[in-house]
Amino acid sequence: MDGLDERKRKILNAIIQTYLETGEPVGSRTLSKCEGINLSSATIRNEMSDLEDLGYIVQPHTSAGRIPSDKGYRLYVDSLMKDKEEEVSQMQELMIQKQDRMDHTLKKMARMLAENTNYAAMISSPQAYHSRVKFIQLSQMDEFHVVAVIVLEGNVVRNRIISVSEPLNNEGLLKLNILLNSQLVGQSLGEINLGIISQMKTQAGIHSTLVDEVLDAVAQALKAGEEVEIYTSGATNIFKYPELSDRQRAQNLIGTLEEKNQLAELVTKVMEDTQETGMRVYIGQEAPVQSMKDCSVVTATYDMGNGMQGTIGIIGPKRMDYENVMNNMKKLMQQLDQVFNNGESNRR
Amino acid sequence: MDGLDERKRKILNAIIQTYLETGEPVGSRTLSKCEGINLSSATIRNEMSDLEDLGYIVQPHTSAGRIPSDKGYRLYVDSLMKDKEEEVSQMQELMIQKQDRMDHTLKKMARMLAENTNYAAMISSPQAYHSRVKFIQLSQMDEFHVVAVIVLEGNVVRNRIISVSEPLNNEGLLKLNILLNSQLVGQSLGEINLGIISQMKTQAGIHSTLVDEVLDAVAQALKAGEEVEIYTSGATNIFKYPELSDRQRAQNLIGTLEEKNQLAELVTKVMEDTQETGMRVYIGQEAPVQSMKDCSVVTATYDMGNGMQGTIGIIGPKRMDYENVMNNMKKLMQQLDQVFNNGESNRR
DNA sequence: GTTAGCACTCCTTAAAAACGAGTGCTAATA
DNA sequence: TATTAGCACTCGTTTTTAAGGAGTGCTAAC
Repeated sequence: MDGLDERKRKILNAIIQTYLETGEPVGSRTLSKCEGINLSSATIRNEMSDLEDLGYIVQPHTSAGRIPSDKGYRLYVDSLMKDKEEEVSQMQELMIQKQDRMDHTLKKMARMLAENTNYAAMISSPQAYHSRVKFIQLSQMDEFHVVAVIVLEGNVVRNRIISVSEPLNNEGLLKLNILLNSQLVGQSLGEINLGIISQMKTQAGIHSTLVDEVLDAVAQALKAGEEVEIYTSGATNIFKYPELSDRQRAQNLIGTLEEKNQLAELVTKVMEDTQETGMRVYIGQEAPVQSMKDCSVVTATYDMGNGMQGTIGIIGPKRMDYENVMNNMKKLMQQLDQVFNNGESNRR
Repeated sequence: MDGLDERKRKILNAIIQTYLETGEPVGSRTLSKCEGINLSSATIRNEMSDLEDLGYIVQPHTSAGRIPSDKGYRLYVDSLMKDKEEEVSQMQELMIQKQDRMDHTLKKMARMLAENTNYAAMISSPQAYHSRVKFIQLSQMDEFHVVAVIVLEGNVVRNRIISVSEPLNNEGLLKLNILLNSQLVGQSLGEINLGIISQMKTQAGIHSTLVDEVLDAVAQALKAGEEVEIYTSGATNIFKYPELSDRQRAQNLIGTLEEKNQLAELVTKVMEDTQETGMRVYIGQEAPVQSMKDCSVVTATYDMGNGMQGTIGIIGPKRMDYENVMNNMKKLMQQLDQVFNNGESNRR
């Protein structure tokens, strides 16, 4: 299947495992002392030489041990790694306290993930693009201001203050409310477009600038707030891995984690890459963001069941403890389901 | 006034200025070549020796030049520094685009500040504690959910979905709305307490659990959302200053900047320290946060004029370009005034 | 009071040496 | 034919040593 016999596999596996632990290039003698491998260092040297030719491992310099190449890690993640079912305790309890402010929950999740894994964690707020409108209400605040409140599936609330150029009477307000609700409730944000809006303008009858103002503002409120919000935690964990924490790299990485815009791109790409709810591992060059070329990124897409989905990511060294990370993620997604799929959740 | 004659002042000033630029301990010979100082290195050595005795400068080790002590910086900031009026361009333009989402504005401001100064910047969202209620509206969303919208001065909007155990009829809703508005409009958040709430419960007449539920939820919504939101930018700028960027220090500092909770403390302390709208400089040990003991922190409190105030901060090395920083801040505060004090601003 | 001169300290940098981990190859062995 | 022991060689890392230099404090002369 990939040109490797049983023994090569075993050795490659041992190399990667050892490297994950130590972060040092691993040599033949070390391997010969591994349990499960009863070969002399010389034999192993030969095999390693082969593995290097095949591109699974590389030598940082002559007379150093070998470290896994991106291709090596890839094989490891895809087939060598066996998924231990393990307890990811703790999370449960923390998540159980019903959070009614989503940003808190997300922030907390990121922190937990970072603490559990010792890598940097990020989590994006769910995008409401596919979410449907549940309820809309305009109310007169004072003579020249109307406040629009829009509730989406999942009890996400959007609001906007609309300045109007002339006072709106009670009747007009009522009419607009009815119109908005009858037309928009049940539609997903993605489906609401300028067409629908202008159609509504026509239906409103009296084609006044007033109505236009209000409808435009509502449309805008629906479209706005679509930016991803991203929470990160544990950025400083990367200092724990010497291969990432030289000045240059650390600066880049932490920079991307702090200024969230690149992460937003990452999220978008991941969403595209991931067919359904599932995990994905980007190793080294595969990473969709330049500054992570020396890292591995593990991502998962979560779905809140009401059309809102977001992304979780772990950023760490290539020699990341993939098993643990993926277990943590799996567990987290389960918790997420539980927390959000019952009880109110008020967006931020 | 502080035991320094004119010449000592001049020398101290020169030492600090030079050190700000170079980051290297400065020696007597270097100073003797400074313009404005026409003394031999030997004389200067004597003066420096005096300055060291007085505690304004210190020697990192024998046979190194001198660097300013915290006390030295303090004198510099308080009296030696003359404030050049300088153009802090660019900001203006960026700020002018009317932002209707405050978090964006704040984030952008932080970034601008970080870019302009080359230090780390933070900015806290305004606290509405002193802000008054302008308008409250409850609306029936569906049989078992009511949504409460509260507008505060400065057009900050809060909302909350309230689950009710039994349907609320139209009349009841109207009554509650009138009650809420008549009782709470004009009050500042700080003034609204349990007393007022229970008084309202009595006034509501029919003392039903339903009314209690709703009023409690409203009260909660008013109190909630009081947490500071803090935006940071340019954390990685600290890598530009060797004295801050050894592994240990960098990790600590960036950690505090990422996990915002310590910054929140900082903000609180600053608010207490600062009498009115103004700037404050914390040098080294003076800093209210442990991880900043090797830094200087310049803060300013801004006031949006409607009872909402927040804090801006710059975190950098002790040899920070105080003049530039303080100028930037001053300018920024002016911009802030302009942006927020006309035009709608919708909280996040 | 100011300055030149000199000895001394101690950090920094460079160069040299010692070290050691690991390889590749060869020849012996099962 | 596959495995292993042995050895020479490479190359990065660490340690040692030496050289260099910046800066001070002190003394004595101006």
